[in-house]
Amino acid sequence: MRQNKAIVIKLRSSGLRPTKQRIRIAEFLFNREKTFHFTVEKLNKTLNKKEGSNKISLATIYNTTEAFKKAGHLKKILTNNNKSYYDTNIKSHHHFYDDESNELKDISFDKIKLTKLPNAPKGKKIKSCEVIISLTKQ
Amino acid sequence: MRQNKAIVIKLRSSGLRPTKQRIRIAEFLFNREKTFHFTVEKLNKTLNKKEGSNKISLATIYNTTEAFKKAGHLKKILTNNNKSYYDTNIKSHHHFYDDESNELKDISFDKIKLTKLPNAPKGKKIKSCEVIISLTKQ
DNA sequence: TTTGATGCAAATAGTTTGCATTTCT
DNA sequence: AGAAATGCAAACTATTTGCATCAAA
Repeated sequence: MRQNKAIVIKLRSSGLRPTKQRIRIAEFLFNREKTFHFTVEKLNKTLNKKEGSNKISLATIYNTTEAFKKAGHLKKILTNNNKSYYDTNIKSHHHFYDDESNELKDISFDKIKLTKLPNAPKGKKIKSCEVIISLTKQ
Repeated sequence: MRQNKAIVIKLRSSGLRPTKQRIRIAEFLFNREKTFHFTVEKLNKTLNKKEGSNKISLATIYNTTEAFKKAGHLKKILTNNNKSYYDTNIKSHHHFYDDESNELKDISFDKIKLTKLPNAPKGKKIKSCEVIISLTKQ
């Protein structure tokens, strides 16, 4: 098992045992230039399509993505179509959402300016603030 | 069958036949002071808990909420928990979202000010723009 | 050697579909 | 009568769970 040092450290430092499966998933998700969006279904297909490699069970993929989310390595994306979308971009940013194709596209933080925000309801505090711009065809 | 004139007109003018079921659902959703949020599950339970009244089938409730949404009488709410949330408030507005309890709360439009927006990708135009403020406990 | 993770299959939750029946116009 | 809506059950999709096995510490 080839081990990616940085990935192992990333896992370990967030309290996640660096198992074979987690390492493979983390390498796939995080060792790349650009961040991206995915569904669990899609991730499962992609990871398990190569015949040679040992399959990672779907349950493990679900568990792992949730674990990564809890550890702050992934963000869950808000949608209205009853699937779990995750984002490897954990920095605060915004989205275009195409209602027809269900496609999401990042909007970088500085492309939108919010100059007025409400106070959080009492007992609560603001964790994050996300803008979703829905699109239709012109 | 008692018929609410305004509801019948509302349905008819949006191309929806005012059937018994649609009228009952529409009365329940729209004849009230304040707008509110609901899931189809919840709506089904509420409408069908009274023993006396004839049950409306779950499929019809799904069909009807989707029809109302297409007609512009409901908005689908963005979440990350794989259920369909609808909002009877169709005016442009924003939400607090409590990740722990999955609760949504309206933020009126004027409580948030957006002073900079990106251009829509080409071929698309902006349909709506929604801010979601996620909350955690303090 | 103990604790936590994985894998599988079965279970569940939410939603959609097909089709016969009923209701509106 | 004709078109559209309803109801039911079965199908489907996404996700979760239980439990035996396995791997990491």
